[in-house]
Amino acid sequence: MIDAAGLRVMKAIADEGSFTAAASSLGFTQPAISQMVRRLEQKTGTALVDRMGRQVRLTEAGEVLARHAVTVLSALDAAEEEVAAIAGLRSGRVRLMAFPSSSASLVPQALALLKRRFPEVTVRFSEGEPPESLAALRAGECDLAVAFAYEGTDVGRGEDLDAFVIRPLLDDEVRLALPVDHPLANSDVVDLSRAADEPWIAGCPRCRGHLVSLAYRAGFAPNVAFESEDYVAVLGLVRAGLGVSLVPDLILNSAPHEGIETRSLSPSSRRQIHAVTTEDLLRVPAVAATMEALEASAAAMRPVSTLRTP
Amino acid sequence: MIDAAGLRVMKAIADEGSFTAAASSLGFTQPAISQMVRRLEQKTGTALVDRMGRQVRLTEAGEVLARHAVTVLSALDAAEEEVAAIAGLRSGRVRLMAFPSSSASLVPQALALLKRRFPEVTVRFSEGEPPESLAALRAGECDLAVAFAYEGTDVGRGEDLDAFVIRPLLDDEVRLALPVDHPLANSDVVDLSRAADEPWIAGCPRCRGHLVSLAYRAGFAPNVAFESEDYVAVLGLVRAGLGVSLVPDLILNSAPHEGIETRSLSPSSRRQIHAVTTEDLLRVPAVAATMEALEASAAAMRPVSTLRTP
DNA sequence: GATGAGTATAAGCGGAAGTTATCGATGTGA
DNA sequence: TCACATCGATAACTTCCGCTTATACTCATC
Repeated sequence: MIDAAGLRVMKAIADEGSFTAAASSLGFTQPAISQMVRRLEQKTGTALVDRMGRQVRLTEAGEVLARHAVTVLSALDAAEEEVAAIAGLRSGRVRLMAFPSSSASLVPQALALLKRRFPEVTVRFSEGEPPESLAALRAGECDLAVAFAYEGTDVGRGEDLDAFVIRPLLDDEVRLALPVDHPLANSDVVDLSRAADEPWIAGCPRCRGHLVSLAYRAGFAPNVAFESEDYVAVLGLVRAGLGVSLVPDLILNSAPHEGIETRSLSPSSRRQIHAVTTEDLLRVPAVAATMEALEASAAAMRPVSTLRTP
Repeated sequence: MIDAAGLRVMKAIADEGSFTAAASSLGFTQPAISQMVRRLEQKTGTALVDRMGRQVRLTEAGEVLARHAVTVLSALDAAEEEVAAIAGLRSGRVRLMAFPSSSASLVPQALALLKRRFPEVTVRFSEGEPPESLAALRAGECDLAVAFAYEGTDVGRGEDLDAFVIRPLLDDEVRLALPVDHPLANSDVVDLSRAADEPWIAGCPRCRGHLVSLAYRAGFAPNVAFESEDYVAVLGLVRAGLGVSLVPDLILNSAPHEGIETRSLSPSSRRQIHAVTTEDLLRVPAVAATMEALEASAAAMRPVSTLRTP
């Protein structure tokens, strides 16, 4: 019923002492104030000002409104300022979810960049493989997901990707990891079928699926001797000579890999790393800034013009 | 910039979980909410809701607004309720100023009546002779004045009475007060000139002025032996035989006057008692109620059809 | 009594904000 | 799997609130 504008007017009258002064202090004309007060008076059902000749004075009810005006207006200001801080990147929180093997290099770099640019933006980071992270995004539990998709597949299987904004970040080569002394290590590019009889070490479920699919196309079914979600463990197993593995190049930039050789595959295989969010969330400045930081970090990491836009 | 309506909408969305539900809870249609949110978003410069498919969720900035909405809206409600209490006579304060000789009878009765009708209305009462009370009214220091004017004069001399609302309350006969054994006490009506040689006891300055003026018209200049603003003292002096006095009838209803006789004057003299306020203040319910209580008490006090409307 | 300062009122206008109608997208249930 | 129900977005229209301009009126002051 009664609104902030009315309170603002009453307060201006109380402060300035006349309708005319109140009007100019609010950037209105005098009749506007006159009408506003009249409207307020008939809404509240009592006189708010006492017009004694040419000087106006607030009545008790008028004083009440002027007094409450301070509370209401300052609460409004506080709300406005808080939102303005979020809009102006002087505040804000981003919930980021990334798959584990990105946490070591791409994400830390991006977050460092973001922190440098917008120190006040806080990021809550959690790890999650693409299916989980997209589900979290859909459920409103995170704002931005870093996910990957093997060449020829989609980021999320069975998800409607139309609802998401998907930005390519990196094009990550999948390489064959071998112990240093492995016989296959003597050629630069290894045909996958030559490793048909090797024991295999698989990564995460999707990575295992990718291996199986590649092997199928190369004409064999891989003998998966071990599997681990942790690429450090995978590389350890390879180093120990317990098998070979398919490892994204990005891993090798961050995990220690002495005692391990990697070779390009033929046919080559790649995975695309994407940042995923929604159209609305991209309009949240902190989310957009994080997205940009991810894109900038990715651009700095990859060799020039390696990225294939899907 | 941002107003209470916007906050109310954000809060409704937060509470109801959808635009449609928020709309019906606020009594609007769904497009109204849709547009409202869009306006808010372009005013604040950030996304406030995340439209994931057909479910909407608030963003951080949206949550901020919904959170502040509680503060702002409850402050607005508080203001409204406080004013409504004043308008509904469940609260309110009246500053009443009355001349001393009315304080004993008319005013107490009126205030008792007011208290009976509206127990929550508080009255701050102070005494003041007409010139002061009108000045206080003009200065905004009181809301309602009980003043008197001797027949043929105005309530305030030199004041512009147009600014005031003046309501007649009582028509008070001015009587001659004598010691019981005074020779003039043997006739019902006393011609003022017969008291020309008496020593006089005068009341307040205006009353003394009235005495002088009446005496002048009766052909003598009164010998004022004593004067006192306190009518109890005046009556005491009369009782002690130190002189005679002109005393309004109203006084005799409230002050003890054993040992004193009063007689009507010829030519008769009266004073009018009025309640004075401003047009605006009369629209303040508590002031109007006090005014009515005064009028009701006055009506109860006077003999039927004694009041002369000026 | 003229002037200046202040408020009230009338008339008019613009735009803000609501409504209806409709579309597109998204789950849901037969 | 297709139809249906639900929800949000959009467009077009309309209404009416609230501001401005213009003017009258009141009241102090010189």
